[in-house]
Amino acid sequence: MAARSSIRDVAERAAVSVGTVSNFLNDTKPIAPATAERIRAAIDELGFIPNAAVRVMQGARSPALAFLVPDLSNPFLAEVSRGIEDVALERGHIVITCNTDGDLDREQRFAQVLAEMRVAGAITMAMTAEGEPLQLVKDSGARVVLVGAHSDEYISVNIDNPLAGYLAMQHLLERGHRRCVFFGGPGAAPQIAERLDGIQEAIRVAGASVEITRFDAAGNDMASRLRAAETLLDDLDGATAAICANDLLALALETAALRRGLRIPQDLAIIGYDDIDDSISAVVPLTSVHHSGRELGAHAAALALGLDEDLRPVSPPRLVVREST
Amino acid sequence: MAARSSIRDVAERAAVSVGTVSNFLNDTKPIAPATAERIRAAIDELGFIPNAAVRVMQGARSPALAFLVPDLSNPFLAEVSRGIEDVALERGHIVITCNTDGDLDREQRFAQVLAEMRVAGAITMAMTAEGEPLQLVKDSGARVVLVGAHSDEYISVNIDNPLAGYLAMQHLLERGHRRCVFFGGPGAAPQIAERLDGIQEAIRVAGASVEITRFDAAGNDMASRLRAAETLLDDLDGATAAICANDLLALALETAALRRGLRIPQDLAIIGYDDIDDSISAVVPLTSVHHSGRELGAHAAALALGLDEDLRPVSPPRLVVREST
DNA sequence: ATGAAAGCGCTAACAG
DNA sequence: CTGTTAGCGCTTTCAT
Repeated sequence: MAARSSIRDVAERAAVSVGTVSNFLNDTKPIAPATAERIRAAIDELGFIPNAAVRVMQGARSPALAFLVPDLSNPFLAEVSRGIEDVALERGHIVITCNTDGDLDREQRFAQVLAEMRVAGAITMAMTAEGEPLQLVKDSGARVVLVGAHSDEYISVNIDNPLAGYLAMQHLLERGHRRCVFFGGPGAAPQIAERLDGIQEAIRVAGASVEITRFDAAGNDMASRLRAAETLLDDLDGATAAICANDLLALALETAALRRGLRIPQDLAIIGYDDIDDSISAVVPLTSVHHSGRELGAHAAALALGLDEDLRPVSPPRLVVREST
Repeated sequence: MAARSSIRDVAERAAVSVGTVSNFLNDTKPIAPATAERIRAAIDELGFIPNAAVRVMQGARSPALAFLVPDLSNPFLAEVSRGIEDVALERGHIVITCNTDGDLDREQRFAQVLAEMRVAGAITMAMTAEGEPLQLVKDSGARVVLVGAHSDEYISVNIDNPLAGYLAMQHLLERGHRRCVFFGGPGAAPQIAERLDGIQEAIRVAGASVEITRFDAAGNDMASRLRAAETLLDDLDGATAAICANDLLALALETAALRRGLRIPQDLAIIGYDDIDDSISAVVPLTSVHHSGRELGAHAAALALGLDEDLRPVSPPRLVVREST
């Protein structure tokens, strides 16, 4: 089993030259039916599996796409990853997922391996995007795509964050809320800033006067989110609505509120972001700003594979109103 | 950028032979400090990045480990994947995640690419494990590891499923439950069967007489789970406790129950399986049978990388009692 | 339609 | 300690 057979073995067994086998394998030149049949048989009998590394060695890119994320345990990112995988597999590529944990050193080590592997492309949501690690991968010849961040150096796909913020705030305004909290988490600072802009814009347009206080969870785990939610609830200070940076935070907040006996949305309205699958399973189904992670991922993958053409823009975020507002 | 430089360019620029550069790169033979310095400089100036594909072509395995899962959006599987990644990265390997969706054809296509890439190993939870696709990867020379399934043909890591079932049932028995439902989902049939055995065993040992009815969700998404939970609740037929095949199902059931105004655990006790992070954020925190996905993954990865030695058994499942029972 | 042969970038065995 | 060189498995001209 360990002793793999090579194209030469196949050639011998089929009594043809290696060149012919190669042409058969890659469908590069027409092959006489009889010859093809013999080759096919030889491959079969030998259990021959072509070695993709050779092509890569000769200058081609590896059939791999890298996805660098802070943490795939975020369901939204998992969705993005599925989107990437969908178009990758379609083109015979596979996806290498790298959880950086936001750790520069970890990212560096990943980058090194990816560069040496000559991955075809790298997609990242890492906020350290501008740093050295990615540059290494790019220097290796990979197409680097940034998701959710702008950059002059790299291709990028973006969500309309200001619009997302705008939609959320507009909705809250319509419901009469005038004192809100923004519940954030670690990371994603640029995106959050953009959304905050959209929120302010909505307030301006409505000619309203709204106060937004901000709370942040410290960690990327449920315990941290729950803890932060408790503090938020303790210091509510008259706020009647909460805009959350993602559904995970919103879910934590809802749970904390429900446990205290608050009624949602009467006592506190909650609006999330991402519209992950879980948001419908909250006891009070979550209102959320939807945007398709799958689509975003697919788009990024297309870019990373150089399929720039016929690429329609990612659909804009939209509000999904459920019962938490 | 696209014109990568080769080891020969480095050798020339450093005025040494390629062999010496190779020895420097791989630390295979001692190099004079002065020479090393020149090589280092040359590499730097040229932006040389070694091509890992060459090693693979020469018979070595690719620095990649494949993880084939039905669907990584399951948080527990995401954890397993993190465990795999932890030990992989430590050894300079990266992880290729393949969401099979339980689709044989998809799995086949993944397998083909993985085999041609000569991945070092493949870890799978796919239930189609015994089928052709995996065999292909194995034939390519990869070490194949099965997680959560027994097999003569492949190495495997297992959770003590009977014990897990036993623990859950024993706990319910102590709480006085005599009529229970088992809430399952698609896939994982063998594991569920084993747990059912453990459940029966607990009943036998306690000398009790318990009736277990079974319900299954149809899909792997929250909507399906919720729908199944509703049916389950409609046909409760006197059952006072539910054992769920995983926490996602348990969470869905809890939500459905809470929405109907049922009290948990007074009206219905719920016990989950996996102890995912979300289980603490349920309105009524979930009692669950805990087992570390991360540890399981790490174990599997060690096996897949041939680090068989010093491998202690995976820690047994344990009951984490919270408020849902 | 098929064959022969020159590499691709690098490692490893051998010489010096 | 350093240089030379023969491949590794395959693609790709260039012939035939």
